[in-house]
Amino acid sequence: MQLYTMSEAEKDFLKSYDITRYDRPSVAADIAVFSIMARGGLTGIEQVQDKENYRKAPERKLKVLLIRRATWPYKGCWALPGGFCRKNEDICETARRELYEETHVENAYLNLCGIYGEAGRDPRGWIISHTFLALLDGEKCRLRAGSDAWEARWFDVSFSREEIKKQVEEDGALLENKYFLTLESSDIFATNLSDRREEDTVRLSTVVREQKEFKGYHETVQYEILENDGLAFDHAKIITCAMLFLRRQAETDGKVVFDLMPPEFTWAQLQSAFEIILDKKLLTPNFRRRMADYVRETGQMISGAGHRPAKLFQRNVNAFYGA
Amino acid sequence: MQLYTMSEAEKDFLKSYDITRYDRPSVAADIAVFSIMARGGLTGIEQVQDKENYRKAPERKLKVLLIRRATWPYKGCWALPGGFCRKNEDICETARRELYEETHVENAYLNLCGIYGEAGRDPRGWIISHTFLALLDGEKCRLRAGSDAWEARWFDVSFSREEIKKQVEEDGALLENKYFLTLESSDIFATNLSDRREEDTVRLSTVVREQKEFKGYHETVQYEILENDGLAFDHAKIITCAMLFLRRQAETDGKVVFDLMPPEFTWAQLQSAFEIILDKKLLTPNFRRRMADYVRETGQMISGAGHRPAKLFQRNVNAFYGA
DNA sequence: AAAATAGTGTCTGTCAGACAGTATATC
DNA sequence: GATATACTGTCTGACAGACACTATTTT
Repeated sequence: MQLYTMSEAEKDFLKSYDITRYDRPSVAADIAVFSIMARGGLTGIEQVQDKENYRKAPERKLKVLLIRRATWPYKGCWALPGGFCRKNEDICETARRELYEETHVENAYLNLCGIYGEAGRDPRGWIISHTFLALLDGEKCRLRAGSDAWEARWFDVSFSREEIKKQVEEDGALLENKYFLTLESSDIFATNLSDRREEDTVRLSTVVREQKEFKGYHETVQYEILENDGLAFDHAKIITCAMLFLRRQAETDGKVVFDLMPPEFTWAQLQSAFEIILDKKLLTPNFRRRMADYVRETGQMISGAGHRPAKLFQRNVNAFYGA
Repeated sequence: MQLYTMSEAEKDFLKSYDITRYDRPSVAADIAVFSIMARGGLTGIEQVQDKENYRKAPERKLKVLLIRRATWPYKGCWALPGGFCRKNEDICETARRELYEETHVENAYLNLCGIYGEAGRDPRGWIISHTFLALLDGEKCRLRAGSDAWEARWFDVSFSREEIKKQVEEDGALLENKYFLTLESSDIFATNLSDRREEDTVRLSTVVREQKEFKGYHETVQYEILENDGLAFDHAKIITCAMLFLRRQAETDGKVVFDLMPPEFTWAQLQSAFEIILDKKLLTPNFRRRMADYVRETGQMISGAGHRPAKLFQRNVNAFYGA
């Protein structure tokens, strides 16, 4: 290896180099933490013993974690957990640190899924946000509101799309979609507030427009917030994009979905996780065939439900390599 | 739409908020610009009239654009083109601006492919680099060495992998690879130097180790430079990762490869572009079947080669939508 | 037995891999 | 005709989509 050695001239240059002369942004990491939970935070293994409907499996929902900001700007608004990158810290470490502070989860799936640096996105000044997608087993997680938050809560995610333009020409095309994102708080939360409000249902809804332009044979995509009710900064856009990122990941490389599962799970739970993310029904035999290599029988079974008991599976680690 | 309105207290807070109290990094964009060209910068349509080998198609190679740094640090070393993000500029705009300055190309494929913010990666201080992958038709491009560079050149890319560890256990695995990257300058370049050297062949070679760890059912990947001869900063790592990113893109979504092609091309040229990137031979009938929808006949043909003439195709824009 | 979910078998069409074969330009 | 590349047809096996079917628990 040829080492790079500094000349005296270079050392002098560096000594007089003043990085603070230049405009610099603040750099932050925001995290879209998703999990799948049944009402009440159950993952679905424990059946809800509802007399009226003892046979029905509990409904499992996709959740995203939001905190209620205790400081300006957007004090009192809901936002993604996140924080500033510290010196000598990699931006991924920032994300991992913030994730731990908020959830006490150490080894979750965590992946960069976007960068937002538009001028004016934060009233405090020039702040570039690196957005991470985190996936975790909701059961493993103990929520904690950070020092800059009043509370932290899981929100049920409803997500839908509406095509509003499809203009195809000889040499290009323009596609426009509207994404409707509705977040509704459940009763699971951690709070720093002593004066808990009576009404504990929070409902946030946003509309984000996607403009895909095909020109010169590659696409450019832009997102713009059309409506936003209660979400801080440009987080409506960030959550929408994270949701699209998650969906694309689940379509192409189903492996990520396992990060939302508990260590042991049934086929039905795994399939429902896919169905929730992709927002469509899958055919059971085909789904099991496709995923067969990724799971391994544990020998254990579920019991207590009003029907044939299901086998419990775990991940087959060996199948997760090779890509 | 519920607009967010600022209270007086919030306005006061923002007035007294001093962003400069906090540690902030400089933010830069570096661009790995790839193209495919035949020796001498031909794209392959014009046949090299070599008497000895008049029938042979000219060899087409994958190239990456490097500049020779005219300023410290790493003065005289080769580096990716790039520059600092300016205030009120999105990081993507930075990349596009730098790409234009260096190549005069305006509408190229440009996509974020990595972030490097490790402490100590730049002797000037805390500098976070956002790396972009750019793909362009080498013919369209007029190289220009920027103000901070002595020259800009295309380098032939040789890239190979060696597996050095594969340790698979019940609950996880550790995979290690070595990537050998060799860059060799061709004679195409733009220079700001008056004293051109006699010897104009430059050869840079680097070795980067990849450590993939599978634990808790998701992978973490780390890259480390083992050997580096002549490349500035951590650009050996960045180019290696960009190369892997390009390869993965070409495997999954072959569309990106079209960005390396001229407006009109033959099947053979398109196939060779894939083969160069993936570093493996493809079977012609299968390849054409898979790509059939993406191309459209122009009615024109190549002539002058010592064999049956090939049809010229262009992109079928309509096939590039829907994903 | 009824309800509800668990789990399996199989037909079909599509598509990728492999290979054999035909076509047409220049020298 | 030799050479080199262009282009096409078809067999095969893998696999995804669709659907019909059997199995087993609790009340």
